[in-house]
Amino acid sequence: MLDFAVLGLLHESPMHGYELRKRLNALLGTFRAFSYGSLYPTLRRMKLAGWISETDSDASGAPVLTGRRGRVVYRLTADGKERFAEMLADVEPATTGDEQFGVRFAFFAKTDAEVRLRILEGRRRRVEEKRDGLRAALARTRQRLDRYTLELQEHGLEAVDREVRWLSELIDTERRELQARPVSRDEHPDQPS
Amino acid sequence: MLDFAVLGLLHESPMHGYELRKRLNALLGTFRAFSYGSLYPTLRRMKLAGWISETDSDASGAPVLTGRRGRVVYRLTADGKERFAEMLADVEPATTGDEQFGVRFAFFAKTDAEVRLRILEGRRRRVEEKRDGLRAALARTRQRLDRYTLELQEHGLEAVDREVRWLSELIDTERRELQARPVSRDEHPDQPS
DNA sequence: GTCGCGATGTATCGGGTCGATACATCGCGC
DNA sequence: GCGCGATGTATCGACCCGATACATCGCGAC
Repeated sequence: MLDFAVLGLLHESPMHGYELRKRLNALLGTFRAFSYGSLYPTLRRMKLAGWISETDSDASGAPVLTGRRGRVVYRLTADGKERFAEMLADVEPATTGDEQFGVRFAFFAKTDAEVRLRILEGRRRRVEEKRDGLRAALARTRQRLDRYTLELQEHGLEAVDREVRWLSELIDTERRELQARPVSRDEHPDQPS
Repeated sequence: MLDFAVLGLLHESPMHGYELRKRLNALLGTFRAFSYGSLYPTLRRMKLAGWISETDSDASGAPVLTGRRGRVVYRLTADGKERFAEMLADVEPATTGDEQFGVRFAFFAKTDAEVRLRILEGRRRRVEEKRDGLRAALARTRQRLDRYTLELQEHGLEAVDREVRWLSELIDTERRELQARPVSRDEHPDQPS
Protein backbone atom coordinates (compact mmCIF):
# COMPACT_ATOMS: atom_id res chain seq x y z
CA MET A 1 0.00 0.00 0.00
CA LEU A 2 2.58 2.51 1.11
CA ASP A 3 5.00 0.66 -1.12
CA PHE A 4 2.94 1.43 -4.16
CA ALA A 5 2.53 5.10 -3.30
CA VAL A 6 6.25 5.57 -2.66
CA LEU A 7 7.10 3.78 -5.88
CA GLY A 8 4.69 6.05 -7.72
CA LEU A 9 6.09 9.25 -6.33
CA LEU A 10 9.72 8.26 -6.82
CA HIS A 11 8.78 7.30 -10.35
CA GLU A 12 8.35 10.99 -11.10
CA SER A 13 11.57 12.13 -9.48
CA PRO A 14 14.03 11.23 -6.71
CA MET A 15 13.23 12.67 -3.31
CA HIS A 16 14.19 12.59 0.34
CA GLY A 17 11.91 11.43 3.15
CA TYR A 18 10.53 14.74 4.25
CA GLU A 19 9.40 15.80 0.81
CA LEU A 20 8.12 12.31 0.11
CA ARG A 21 5.81 12.52 3.08
CA LYS A 22 4.55 15.97 2.16
CA ARG A 23 3.85 15.02 -1.43
CA LEU A 24 2.23 11.81 -0.24
CA ASN A 25 -0.22 13.50 2.06
CA ALA A 26 -0.93 16.27 -0.43
CA LEU A 27 -1.64 13.71 -3.12
CA LEU A 28 -3.87 11.53 -0.99
CA GLY A 29 -5.53 14.59 0.48
CA THR A 30 -8.51 13.76 2.63
CA PHE A 31 -8.65 10.09 3.09
CA ARG A 32 -5.17 9.08 4.20
CA ALA A 33 -2.12 10.48 5.97
CA PHE A 34 1.03 8.51 6.49
CA SER A 35 3.50 9.25 9.27
CA TYR A 36 7.25 8.84 9.52
CA GLY A 37 6.71 5.88 11.76
CA SER A 38 5.52 3.96 8.72
CA LEU A 39 7.40 5.78 5.99
CA TYR A 40 10.97 5.14 7.14
CA PRO A 41 10.51 1.43 7.88
CA THR A 42 8.89 1.12 4.48
CA LEU A 43 11.82 2.82 2.79
CA ARG A 44 14.18 0.46 4.58
CA ARG A 45 12.16 -2.53 3.47
CA MET A 46 12.06 -1.33 -0.10
CA LYS A 47 15.78 -0.72 -0.15
CA LEU A 48 16.31 -4.26 1.18
CA ALA A 49 14.09 -5.55 -1.62
CA GLY A 50 16.21 -3.65 -4.12
CA TRP A 51 13.45 -1.38 -5.44
CA ILE A 52 15.07 1.86 -4.38
CA SER A 53 18.58 3.08 -3.65
CA GLU A 54 19.81 5.70 -1.24
CA THR A 55 21.95 8.46 -2.67
CA ASP A 56 23.75 10.53 -0.12
CA SER A 57 23.19 14.25 -0.59
CA ASP A 58 22.52 15.55 -4.13
CA ALA A 59 24.31 13.94 -7.13
CA SER A 60 22.72 16.22 -9.72
CA GLY A 61 22.68 19.93 -10.45
CA ALA A 62 19.76 20.59 -8.14
CA PRO A 63 20.13 23.55 -5.80
CA VAL A 64 21.53 21.72 -2.77
CA LEU A 65 21.31 24.12 0.09
CA THR A 66 22.93 22.18 2.87
CA GLY A 67 25.54 19.87 1.40
CA ARG A 68 26.55 18.24 4.67
CA ARG A 69 24.26 16.46 7.12
CA GLY A 70 22.14 13.38 6.44
CA ARG A 71 19.91 14.43 3.56
CA VAL A 72 19.30 10.99 2.08
CA VAL A 73 17.83 11.02 -1.42
CA TYR A 74 15.88 7.98 -2.57
CA ARG A 75 15.58 6.98 -6.22
CA LEU A 76 14.00 4.10 -8.12
CA THR A 77 16.13 1.23 -9.38
CA ALA A 78 15.36 -0.73 -12.53
CA ASP A 79 13.76 -3.42 -10.36
CA GLY A 80 11.68 -0.75 -8.70
CA LYS A 81 10.33 0.52 -12.00
CA GLU A 82 9.50 -2.99 -13.01
CA ARG A 83 7.73 -3.66 -9.73
CA PHE A 84 5.72 -0.47 -10.11
CA ALA A 85 4.66 -1.46 -13.62
CA GLU A 86 3.52 -4.85 -12.30
CA MET A 87 1.49 -3.22 -9.57
CA LEU A 88 -0.08 -0.79 -12.03
CA ALA A 89 -1.44 -3.74 -14.01
CA ASP A 90 -2.77 -5.64 -10.99
CA VAL A 91 -6.51 -5.16 -10.62
CA GLU A 92 -7.45 -7.20 -7.56
CA PRO A 93 -6.05 -5.32 -4.56
CA ALA A 94 -7.46 -2.00 -5.76
CA THR A 95 -11.07 -3.06 -5.41
CA THR A 96 -10.86 -4.48 -1.89
CA GLY A 97 -10.17 -1.86 0.74
CA ASP A 98 -11.06 1.81 0.81
CA GLU A 99 -7.50 3.00 1.10
CA GLN A 100 -6.12 0.55 -1.40
CA PHE A 101 -8.49 1.99 -3.94
CA GLY A 102 -7.69 5.57 -3.03
CA VAL A 103 -3.97 5.10 -3.50
CA ARG A 104 -4.50 3.26 -6.76
CA PHE A 105 -6.80 5.98 -8.01
CA ALA A 106 -4.26 8.67 -7.19
CA PHE A 107 -2.00 7.15 -9.84
CA PHE A 108 -4.66 6.56 -12.46
CA ALA A 109 -2.90 8.91 -14.86
CA LYS A 110 -0.11 6.30 -15.10
CA THR A 111 -2.55 3.40 -15.34
CA ASP A 112 -3.72 1.71 -18.52
CA ALA A 113 -7.22 2.72 -19.61
CA GLU A 114 -8.66 -0.80 -19.53
CA VAL A 115 -7.19 -1.51 -16.14
CA ARG A 116 -8.68 1.75 -14.89
CA LEU A 117 -12.11 0.67 -16.05
CA ARG A 118 -11.85 -2.75 -14.47
CA ILE A 119 -10.71 -1.27 -11.19
CA LEU A 120 -13.58 1.18 -11.13
CA GLU A 121 -16.12 -1.52 -11.93
CA GLY A 122 -14.75 -3.88 -9.29
CA ARG A 123 -14.73 -1.11 -6.77
CA ARG A 124 -18.30 -0.18 -7.54
CA ARG A 125 -19.44 -3.76 -7.07
CA ARG A 126 -17.82 -3.86 -3.65
CA VAL A 127 -19.32 -0.60 -2.56
CA GLU A 128 -22.73 -1.63 -3.85
CA GLU A 129 -22.55 -4.81 -1.81
CA LYS A 130 -21.63 -2.83 1.25
CA ARG A 131 -24.49 -0.43 0.60
CA ASP A 132 -27.00 -3.25 0.21
CA GLY A 133 -25.85 -4.98 3.36
CA LEU A 134 -26.07 -1.72 5.23
CA ARG A 135 -29.51 -0.96 3.88
CA ALA A 136 -30.80 -4.39 4.84
CA ALA A 137 -29.37 -4.14 8.35
CA LEU A 138 -30.89 -0.71 8.75
CA ALA A 139 -34.34 -1.85 7.61
CA ARG A 140 -34.11 -4.79 10.02
CA THR A 141 -33.21 -2.79 13.11
CA ARG A 142 -34.64 0.66 12.38
CA GLN A 143 -37.27 0.72 15.14
CA ARG A 144 -34.88 -0.55 17.82
CA LEU A 145 -32.41 2.28 17.22
CA ASP A 146 -32.26 5.51 19.17
CA ARG A 147 -32.32 8.79 17.30
CA TYR A 148 -28.55 9.37 17.16
CA THR A 149 -27.60 5.87 16.17
CA LEU A 150 -30.17 6.08 13.43
CA GLU A 151 -28.77 9.40 12.26
CA LEU A 152 -25.27 7.90 12.14
CA GLN A 153 -26.42 4.90 10.11
CA GLU A 154 -28.29 7.01 7.62
CA HIS A 155 -25.43 9.45 7.27
CA GLY A 156 -23.11 6.54 6.57
CA LEU A 157 -25.51 4.98 4.13
CA GLU A 158 -25.86 8.22 2.25
CA ALA A 159 -22.10 8.55 1.98
CA VAL A 160 -21.80 5.05 0.54
CA ASP A 161 -24.64 5.78 -1.81
CA ARG A 162 -22.95 8.88 -3.11
CA GLU A 163 -19.74 6.92 -3.56
CA VAL A 164 -21.57 4.57 -5.89
CA ARG A 165 -22.92 7.45 -7.95
CA TRP A 166 -19.47 9.03 -8.14
CA LEU A 167 -17.98 5.77 -9.38
CA SER A 168 -20.76 5.40 -11.92
CA GLU A 169 -20.01 8.80 -13.38
CA LEU A 170 -16.33 7.97 -13.64
CA ILE A 171 -17.13 4.66 -15.29
CA ASP A 172 -19.38 6.33 -17.84
CA THR A 173 -16.67 8.80 -18.75
CA GLU A 174 -14.08 6.06 -19.07
CA ARG A 175 -16.35 3.95 -21.25
CA ARG A 176 -17.15 6.83 -23.54
CA GLU A 177 -13.48 7.62 -24.08
CA LEU A 178 -12.54 4.00 -24.54
CA GLN A 179 -15.22 3.67 -27.21
CA ALA A 180 -14.37 6.92 -28.98
CA ARG A 181 -10.79 6.09 -29.85
CA PRO A 182 -9.43 2.91 -31.48
CA VAL A 183 -8.89 0.02 -29.08
CA SER A 184 -5.37 -1.27 -28.51
CA ARG A 185 -6.48 -4.92 -28.63
CA ASP A 186 -9.66 -6.38 -30.02
CA GLU A 187 -10.71 -7.94 -26.73
CA HIS A 188 -13.96 -7.69 -24.77
CA PRO A 189 -16.37 -7.32 -27.67
CA ASP A 190 -19.28 -8.27 -25.40
CA GLN A 191 -21.90 -5.90 -24.04
CA PRO A 192 -22.33 -3.17 -26.62
CA SER A 193 -24.50 -1.48 -23.96
CA MET B 1 -11.47 4.27 21.83
CA LEU B 2 -12.43 0.63 21.78
CA ASP B 3 -12.55 0.87 25.57
CA PHE B 4 -15.29 3.42 25.41
CA ALA B 5 -17.33 1.46 22.88
CA VAL B 6 -17.09 -1.76 24.89
CA LEU B 7 -18.01 0.06 28.07
CA GLY B 8 -21.00 1.55 26.31
CA LEU B 9 -22.29 -1.74 24.97
CA LEU B 10 -21.77 -3.63 28.22
CA HIS B 11 -23.58 -0.80 29.96
CA GLU B 12 -26.75 -1.98 28.26
CA SER B 13 -26.32 -5.64 29.05
CA PRO B 14 -23.65 -8.30 29.68
CA MET B 15 -22.35 -10.09 26.62
CA HIS B 16 -19.72 -12.48 25.36
CA GLY B 17 -17.03 -11.58 22.85
CA TYR B 18 -18.66 -12.78 19.70
CA GLU B 19 -21.86 -10.86 20.25
CA LEU B 20 -19.91 -7.85 21.44
CA ARG B 21 -18.08 -7.69 18.14
CA LYS B 22 -21.25 -8.06 16.10
CA ARG B 23 -23.09 -5.36 18.00
CA LEU B 24 -20.03 -3.15 17.82
CA ASN B 25 -19.75 -3.32 14.06
CA ALA B 26 -23.50 -2.99 13.57
CA LEU B 27 -23.55 0.07 15.79
CA LEU B 28 -20.60 1.75 14.16
CA GLY B 29 -21.85 0.76 10.75
CA THR B 30 -19.91 2.29 7.91
CA PHE B 31 -16.97 4.01 9.36
CA ARG B 32 -15.36 1.47 11.64
CA ALA B 33 -14.98 -2.30 12.11
CA PHE B 34 -13.06 -3.83 14.96
CA SER B 35 -11.57 -7.29 14.82
CA TYR B 36 -10.93 -9.91 17.49
CA GLY B 37 -7.27 -9.10 17.33
CA SER B 38 -8.08 -5.83 19.05
CA LEU B 39 -11.19 -6.82 20.96
CA TYR B 40 -9.77 -9.61 23.10
CA PRO B 41 -6.63 -7.76 24.18
CA THR B 42 -8.84 -4.80 25.04
CA LEU B 43 -11.10 -6.98 27.15
CA ARG B 44 -8.06 -8.36 28.97
CA ARG B 45 -6.77 -4.86 29.62
CA MET B 46 -10.13 -3.70 30.87
CA LYS B 47 -10.45 -6.66 33.17
CA LEU B 48 -6.97 -5.90 34.54
CA ALA B 49 -8.10 -2.33 35.14
CA GLY B 50 -11.12 -3.62 37.03
CA TRP B 51 -13.75 -2.15 34.74
CA ILE B 52 -15.29 -5.46 33.71
CA SER B 53 -15.52 -8.97 35.14
CA GLU B 54 -15.68 -12.34 33.44
CA THR B 55 -18.57 -14.59 34.32
CA ASP B 56 -18.19 -18.16 33.19
CA SER B 57 -21.18 -19.41 31.19
CA ASP B 58 -24.62 -17.86 31.84
CA ALA B 59 -25.65 -16.97 35.44
CA SER B 60 -29.14 -15.78 34.51
CA GLY B 61 -32.25 -17.33 33.00
CA ALA B 62 -31.15 -16.62 29.45
CA PRO B 63 -31.58 -19.47 26.99
CA VAL B 64 -28.12 -20.99 27.30
CA LEU B 65 -27.82 -23.43 24.47
CA THR B 66 -24.45 -24.98 25.09
CA GLY B 67 -23.82 -24.98 28.83
CA ARG B 68 -20.31 -26.42 28.64
CA ARG B 69 -17.37 -24.98 26.69
CA GLY B 70 -15.77 -21.56 27.18
CA ARG B 71 -18.58 -19.10 26.66
CA VAL B 72 -17.18 -16.21 28.73
CA VAL B 73 -19.69 -13.49 29.58
CA TYR B 74 -18.39 -9.99 30.35
CA ARG B 75 -20.22 -7.52 32.56
CA LEU B 76 -19.51 -4.03 33.89
CA THR B 77 -18.26 -3.53 37.43
CA ALA B 78 -19.09 -0.47 39.52
CA ASP B 79 -15.70 0.99 38.57
CA GLY B 80 -16.52 0.39 34.94
CA LYS B 81 -19.78 2.29 35.17
CA GLU B 82 -17.98 5.14 36.84
CA ARG B 83 -15.29 5.19 34.18
CA PHE B 84 -17.93 5.21 31.45
CA ALA B 85 -19.68 8.16 33.08
CA GLU B 86 -16.36 10.05 33.21
CA MET B 87 -15.72 9.39 29.56
CA LEU B 88 -19.23 10.48 28.64
CA ALA B 89 -18.54 13.89 30.19
CA ASP B 90 -15.13 14.35 28.55
CA VAL B 91 -15.38 16.64 25.53
CA GLU B 92 -11.83 16.89 24.19
CA PRO B 93 -11.04 13.51 22.64
CA ALA B 94 -14.32 13.43 20.73
CA THR B 95 -13.47 16.41 18.56
CA THR B 96 -10.02 15.28 17.48
CA GLY B 97 -10.04 12.24 15.26
CA ASP B 98 -12.68 10.98 12.87
CA GLU B 99 -13.18 7.67 14.60
CA GLN B 100 -13.09 9.12 18.09
CA PHE B 101 -15.98 11.31 17.12
CA GLY B 102 -17.91 8.50 15.47
CA VAL B 103 -17.73 6.27 18.51
CA ARG B 104 -18.69 9.12 20.81
CA PHE B 105 -21.60 10.03 18.58
CA ALA B 106 -22.86 6.47 18.59
CA PHE B 107 -23.51 6.86 22.33
CA PHE B 108 -25.00 10.33 22.19
CA ALA B 109 -28.30 9.04 23.57
CA LYS B 110 -26.46 8.44 26.87
CA THR B 111 -24.63 11.77 26.73
CA ASP B 112 -25.66 14.98 28.46
CA ALA B 113 -27.28 17.53 26.14
CA GLU B 114 -24.75 20.29 26.80
CA VAL B 115 -21.83 17.94 26.31
CA ARG B 116 -23.38 16.82 23.05
CA LEU B 117 -23.54 20.38 21.83
CA ARG B 118 -19.96 21.15 22.78
CA ILE B 119 -18.71 18.00 21.09
CA LEU B 120 -20.57 18.84 17.89
CA GLU B 121 -19.27 22.40 17.87
CA GLY B 122 -15.69 21.35 18.52
CA ARG B 123 -15.94 18.73 15.84
CA ARG B 124 -17.29 21.22 13.34
CA ARG B 125 -14.44 23.61 14.02
CA ARG B 126 -11.93 20.85 13.34
CA VAL B 127 -13.60 19.79 10.13
CA GLU B 128 -13.88 23.39 8.96
CA GLU B 129 -10.17 23.87 9.51
CA LYS B 130 -9.46 20.76 7.54
CA ARG B 131 -11.76 21.94 4.76
CA ASP B 132 -10.10 25.35 4.58
CA GLY B 133 -6.62 23.87 4.50
CA LEU B 134 -7.70 21.50 1.76
CA ARG B 135 -9.33 24.26 -0.26
CA ALA B 136 -6.24 26.42 -0.03
CA ALA B 137 -3.95 23.59 -1.06
CA LEU B 138 -6.20 22.78 -3.97
CA ALA B 139 -6.32 26.38 -5.21
CA ARG B 140 -2.54 26.54 -4.95
CA THR B 141 -1.80 23.40 -6.95
CA ARG B 142 -4.84 23.07 -9.19
CA GLN B 143 -3.10 23.60 -12.55
CA ARG B 144 -0.21 21.23 -11.74
CA LEU B 145 -2.57 18.30 -11.05
CA ASP B 146 -3.54 15.66 -13.54
CA ARG B 147 -7.19 14.95 -14.12
CA TYR B 148 -7.58 12.02 -11.73
CA THR B 149 -5.69 13.55 -8.86
CA LEU B 150 -7.84 16.62 -9.25
CA GLU B 151 -10.98 14.52 -9.24
CA LEU B 152 -9.84 12.80 -6.05
CA GLN B 153 -9.12 16.09 -4.31
CA GLU B 154 -12.45 17.58 -5.25
CA HIS B 155 -14.33 14.48 -4.24
CA GLY B 156 -12.63 14.59 -0.86
CA LEU B 157 -13.28 18.28 -0.46
CA GLU B 158 -16.93 17.81 -1.22
CA ALA B 159 -17.20 15.05 1.36
CA VAL B 160 -15.64 17.28 4.02
CA ASP B 161 -17.92 20.10 3.00
CA ARG B 162 -20.96 17.89 3.39
CA GLU B 163 -19.72 16.80 6.79
CA VAL B 164 -19.72 20.42 7.90
CA ARG B 165 -23.27 20.93 6.70
CA TRP B 166 -24.40 17.76 8.45
CA LEU B 167 -22.84 18.89 11.71
CA SER B 168 -24.44 22.31 11.34
CA GLU B 169 -27.87 20.76 11.01
CA LEU B 170 -27.30 18.64 14.09
CA ILE B 171 -26.08 21.65 16.03
CA ASP B 172 -29.14 23.67 15.06
CA THR B 173 -31.44 20.92 16.23
CA GLU B 174 -29.59 20.55 19.51
CA ARG B 175 -29.65 24.30 20.13
CA ARG B 176 -33.35 24.53 19.47
CA GLU B 177 -34.14 21.75 21.89
CA LEU B 178 -31.79 23.08 24.52
CA GLN B 179 -33.51 26.45 24.29
CA ALA B 180 -37.03 25.09 24.29
CA ARG B 181 -36.86 23.30 27.62
CA PRO B 182 -35.61 24.67 30.98
CA VAL B 183 -31.81 24.61 31.37
CA SER B 184 -30.30 22.46 34.10
CA ARG B 185 -27.76 25.11 35.11
CA ASP B 186 -27.70 28.80 34.32
CA GLU B 187 -24.33 28.67 32.59
CA HIS B 188 -23.22 29.88 29.15
CA PRO B 189 -25.49 32.93 28.86
CA ASP B 190 -23.26 34.34 26.12
CA GLN B 191 -24.07 34.40 22.41
CA PRO B 192 -27.83 34.72 22.15
CA SER B 193 -27.26 34.22 18.41
C1' DG C 1 -28.27 -41.47 9.96
C1' DT C 2 -24.36 -39.11 8.87
C1' DC C 3 -21.77 -35.87 6.49
C1' DG C 4 -20.56 -31.50 5.53
C1' DC C 5 -21.17 -26.66 5.97
C1' DG C 6 -22.13 -22.30 7.81
C1' DA C 7 -22.87 -19.85 12.13
C1' DT C 8 -21.32 -19.42 16.78
C1' DG C 9 -17.50 -18.92 19.84
C1' DT C 10 -12.54 -18.10 21.93
C1' DA C 11 -7.98 -16.82 21.09
C1' DT C 12 -3.20 -15.64 19.14
C1' DC C 13 0.45 -13.97 15.95
C1' DG C 14 2.89 -11.17 12.62
C1' DG C 15 3.17 -7.09 10.63
C1' DG C 16 1.71 -2.44 9.51
C1' DT C 17 0.55 2.12 11.32
C1' DC C 18 0.04 6.17 14.37
C1' DG C 19 1.33 9.81 17.60
C1' DA C 20 4.71 11.47 20.31
C1' DT C 21 9.20 12.39 20.77
C1' DA C 22 14.20 13.50 20.17
C1' DC C 23 17.58 15.83 17.86
C1' DA C 24 19.96 18.94 14.38
C1' DT C 25 20.21 22.62 10.93
C1' DC C 26 18.62 26.49 8.01
C1' DG C 27 16.55 30.88 6.65
C1' DC C 28 14.68 34.92 8.16
C1' DG C 29 12.83 38.63 10.69
C1' DC C 30 13.25 41.70 14.40
C1' DG D 1 22.56 37.87 17.31
C1' DC D 2 18.77 35.49 18.76
C1' DG D 3 14.73 33.04 18.64
C1' DC D 4 11.34 30.58 15.94
C1' DG D 5 9.25 28.00 12.46
C1' DA D 6 10.28 25.08 8.56
C1' DT D 7 13.23 21.42 7.02
C1' DG D 8 15.13 16.94 7.90
C1' DT D 9 16.12 12.00 9.88
C1' DA D 10 14.78 8.56 12.97
C1' DT D 11 12.75 5.55 16.75
C1' DC D 12 9.55 3.70 20.33
C1' DG D 13 5.37 2.08 22.46
C1' DA D 14 0.80 1.19 21.80
C1' DC D 15 -2.72 -0.12 18.95
C1' DC D 16 -5.10 -2.46 15.41
C1' DC D 17 -6.10 -5.58 11.36
C1' DG D 18 -6.23 -9.90 8.71
C1' DA D 19 -5.30 -14.43 8.79
C1' DT D 20 -5.42 -18.33 11.18
C1' DA D 21 -6.38 -22.24 14.39
C1' DC D 22 -9.49 -24.76 16.91
C1' DA D 23 -14.07 -26.46 18.79
C1' DT D 24 -19.11 -26.94 18.91
C1' DC D 25 -23.89 -26.66 17.24
C1' DG D 26 -27.98 -26.77 14.17
C1' DC D 27 -29.65 -28.29 10.00
C1' DG D 28 -30.40 -29.77 5.48
C1' DA D 29 -28.89 -33.04 1.63
C1' DC D 30 -28.19 -37.50 0.23
